[in-house]
Amino acid sequence: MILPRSFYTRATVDVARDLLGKWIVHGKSAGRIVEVEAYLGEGDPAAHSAAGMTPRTRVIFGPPGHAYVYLSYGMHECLNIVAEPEGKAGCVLIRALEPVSGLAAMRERRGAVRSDRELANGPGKLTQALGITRAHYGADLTRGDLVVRSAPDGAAPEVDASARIGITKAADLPLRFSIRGNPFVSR
DNA sequence: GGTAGGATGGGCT
DNA sequence: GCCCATCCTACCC
Repeated sequence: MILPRSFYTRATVDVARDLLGKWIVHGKSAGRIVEVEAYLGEGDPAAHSAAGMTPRTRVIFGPPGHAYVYLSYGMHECLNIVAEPEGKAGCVLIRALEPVSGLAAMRERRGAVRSDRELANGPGKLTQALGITRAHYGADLTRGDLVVRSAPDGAAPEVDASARIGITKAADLPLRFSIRGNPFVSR
């Protein structure tokens, strides 16, 4: 089942935790979400939306369930999913996936990787593995070629909380969530 | 097993 | 002009 809009129309932290275990599907490739980070609309200087609405951050303030894709360090695209009701900022960075289908296509897009564990265990790696680019900026994830669905076996995973990775502002907030013991978590 | 350094371009002041 | 929500390679245990 594709996650409905109402799933995303909630507090960003709740959406982030509940995204763990869900599947991101693009074409024939799919991955299970094992690691995410919450970026809040209020009181979070690390969030891109902290500087207000700009051409780049516009979608973060829009309706939930859409994709916010940005270019990181001039080279890598990163995928976020917009949360909170329309008009309020908040999004969830997808940091790592456990590949579940279409692995051959992922290997082709990723190039030289030593093992399947390295296919999508990082925010820039997973977009490359799934073929997600800035062309998906603003895409509606409740319909179309890129969607998020519930897993076939719906058991809720055990969740670890820790500090977000690679940021300098608000670096101590425990807004990174991952599935306990999962080997596809980035670190 | 570990880490240091460089690539590379858009967004905003 | 400065700042990055990163990744890969080389090199060293």
